[in-house]
Amino acid sequence: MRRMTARPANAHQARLLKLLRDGGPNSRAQLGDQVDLSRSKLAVEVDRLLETGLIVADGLAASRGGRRSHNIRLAPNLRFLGVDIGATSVDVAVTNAELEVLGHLNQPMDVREGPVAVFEQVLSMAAKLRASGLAEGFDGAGIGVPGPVRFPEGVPVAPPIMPGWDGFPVREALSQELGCPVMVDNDVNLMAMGEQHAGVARSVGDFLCVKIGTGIGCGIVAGGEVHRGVTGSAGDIGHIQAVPDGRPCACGNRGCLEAHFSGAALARDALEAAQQGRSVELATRLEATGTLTAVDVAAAAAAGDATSLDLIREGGNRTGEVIASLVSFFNPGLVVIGGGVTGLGHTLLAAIRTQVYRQSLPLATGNLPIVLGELGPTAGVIGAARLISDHLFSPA
Amino acid sequence: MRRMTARPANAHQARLLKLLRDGGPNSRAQLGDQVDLSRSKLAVEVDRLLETGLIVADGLAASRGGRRSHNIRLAPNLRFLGVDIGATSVDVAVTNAELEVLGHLNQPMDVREGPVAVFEQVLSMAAKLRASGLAEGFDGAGIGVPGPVRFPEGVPVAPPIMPGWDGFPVREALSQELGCPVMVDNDVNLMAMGEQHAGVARSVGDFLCVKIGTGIGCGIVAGGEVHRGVTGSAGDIGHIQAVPDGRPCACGNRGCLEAHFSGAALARDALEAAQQGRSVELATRLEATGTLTAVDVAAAAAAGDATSLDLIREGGNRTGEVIASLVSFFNPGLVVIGGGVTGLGHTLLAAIRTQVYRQSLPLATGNLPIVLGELGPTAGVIGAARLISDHLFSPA
DNA sequence: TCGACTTTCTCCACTGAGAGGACAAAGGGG
DNA sequence: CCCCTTTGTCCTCTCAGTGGAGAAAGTCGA
Repeated sequence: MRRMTARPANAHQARLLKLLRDGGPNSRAQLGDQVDLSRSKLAVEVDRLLETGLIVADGLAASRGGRRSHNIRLAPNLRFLGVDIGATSVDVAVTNAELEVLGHLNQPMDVREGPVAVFEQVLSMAAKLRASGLAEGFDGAGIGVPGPVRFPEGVPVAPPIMPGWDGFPVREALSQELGCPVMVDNDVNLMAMGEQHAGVARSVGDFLCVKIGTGIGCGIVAGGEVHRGVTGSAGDIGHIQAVPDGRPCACGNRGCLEAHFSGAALARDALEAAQQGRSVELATRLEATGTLTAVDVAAAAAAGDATSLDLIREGGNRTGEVIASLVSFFNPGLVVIGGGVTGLGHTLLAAIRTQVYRQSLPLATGNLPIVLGELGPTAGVIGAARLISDHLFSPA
Repeated sequence: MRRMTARPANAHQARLLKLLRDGGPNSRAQLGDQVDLSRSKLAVEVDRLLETGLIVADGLAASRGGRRSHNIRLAPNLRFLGVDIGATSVDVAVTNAELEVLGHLNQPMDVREGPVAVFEQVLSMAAKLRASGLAEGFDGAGIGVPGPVRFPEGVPVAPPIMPGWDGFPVREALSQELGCPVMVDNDVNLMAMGEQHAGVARSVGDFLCVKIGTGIGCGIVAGGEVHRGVTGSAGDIGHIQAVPDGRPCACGNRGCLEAHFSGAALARDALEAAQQGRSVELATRLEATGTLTAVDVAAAAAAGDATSLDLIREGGNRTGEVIASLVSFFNPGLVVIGGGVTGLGHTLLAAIRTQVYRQSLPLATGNLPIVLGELGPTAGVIGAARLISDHLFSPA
């Protein structure tokens, strides 16, 4: 079937669409309160949007003591696809135009298998969501990949953990396959946009969003806009030196943050501790499953295992030191911690907070909340949907 | 006398004023090529600006084979005052509307004497410039101070090296004294704006400007705009930890970058080296003047003194390590090194470059120039003039 | 020296965005 | 049942902005 073909014709219409997306259904009068347009002009633009089918009028709103108002909302059949490709798993979700998640699938996956295999999987997951009746088709899709992206073209560049993706025309290829507009961005940026749209960072203009998963990265939002840097690698903090002459890192240097703390590093350290007999708890888990992951460390820590707690605290300290530098440099209004390791919870958060509050200047930390992300695994897919909706809800 | 009372009435006029500021005199036709307005509309706006006196038509331009064009330029009697307050000296300059420096004074000063004493000196310097016939009055002034500023109000906040300035209403007070609009910002931000306007950073949208003087700070330009952070302390990198458990710093922590490299730290280390007999060159200079500064170290290094060269290299390495982190994080298109220690020249630059190119990811450094500022001590005052002109050349 | 051509600038009529007021529609409350 | 409030519609007026015609002022070649 044919999907959303229209785009807002001007900035007013774009503004109205975004208000309806972020604020839900509204009457004309309520919209008028927010846009600083005369009622007549507003009526004209709303009528035009109604003609395009991007919005619909459905029923009367409750009266507040006067003429009853007609409710205006975004077309209820609009559907966005949000895809969050991680290193070891992929999230695919369908949202409506208000970016509410209607259906969400998660599957294990190995990003190193390359774009063709991964997108085959993504497309089959999208088909499954469609088959379940959640969507007749998609009006747009946002894709997050775990590496730098040349944003305007939607192409990954020199991604360290995903060889084979370098230069692959993700945007073009998926747009073809899905038959709808596609935007591509770094997964960390999408997480930041997700938390900004529907999570802890609502109404914060300058914040950092640190995602600790298999690797470690940082979404940067300045003045409400994502900062991507000149080559799309901004926020790539995994290879900042955290420990002088520290552990060797895959990048060739020593002491990189990622080599000392990340999902992968934590698993490696846990394995070492188990094999050296420093933790009965971890050794038991290793025997049971044959392998250890960050989840095992989290569980062991929750069970009171001192070695696991030490590992988390140690990693949190290293991460906190780096974040302290970034806080001094960037002076954000909020720091969000997210990603797979948020399961490590408050032990991790406490260690990070300690370092930041100790090392950064009081002026920068005085009013600085450091919190866990609110959306968990949906942050990425909501951010992806937000990315494409921002694009589609802008004048063509 | 009455000065510039008019402001542009709309965005078109603001655009035209900035074009004339940055591109110099232009004919109507040349302006038309740059603004995407119809000739008629352009003529209307130019006429209105002529009426306000903000621009003047002076004479005919050289013919290019057709009707001769009238040259349009910003009013030649417009004058901006640029003030750059450092820790130990102050720069005051007069510029015309094109931000060309017409006169420039530099005097030693101690910022710790407090705002009242400092501004007395600044005002007398401004009066001297006026008396020399360079200006009949000032249409606006930009002020740079060596510490964080609450930008909208133009008030320093919690400045570590300038007690007594905290909360002093710089903008309001100076506006009163000078009788013209005033804008206040951190000195490092102004240096960045200066290099952006007339120096190495022309036409670069995302760059960092590291100023190493008595202290050390970093101007951040993202998307062409200065990023100041939520409390105005963005770029305050002097207290990022450069050396774990390193030298004690005035801020209470250990190992801060500023404690290991800055004008003050360099002077301290040089004194130590001289007293311990590690450098004959420095000891001689110490005896001659009774004190050592960064300038002495620069001179000794230029004369081949190994100890001085080591000090510079060591400091450059520490600074480079920190900058490497910031480059990974921010992914700028250019890094500018400026401030008092640029006299240390290529020894310093080489050390910084080595660290950055070694530690940051190839994608971030691949096309990254790291250069010395081009404007030296005028960067700050040009940036200050640019700050106020940006303000005055915007719709009221 | 005289057209032919180019460039720059001005004038004028036309379009469309947007504001603001009058008014109609639809409710609540005394 | 009348008066007030709220919401939505309609109509007119203003002004920003476009585009074309043409005047003004030059260059260049014959």
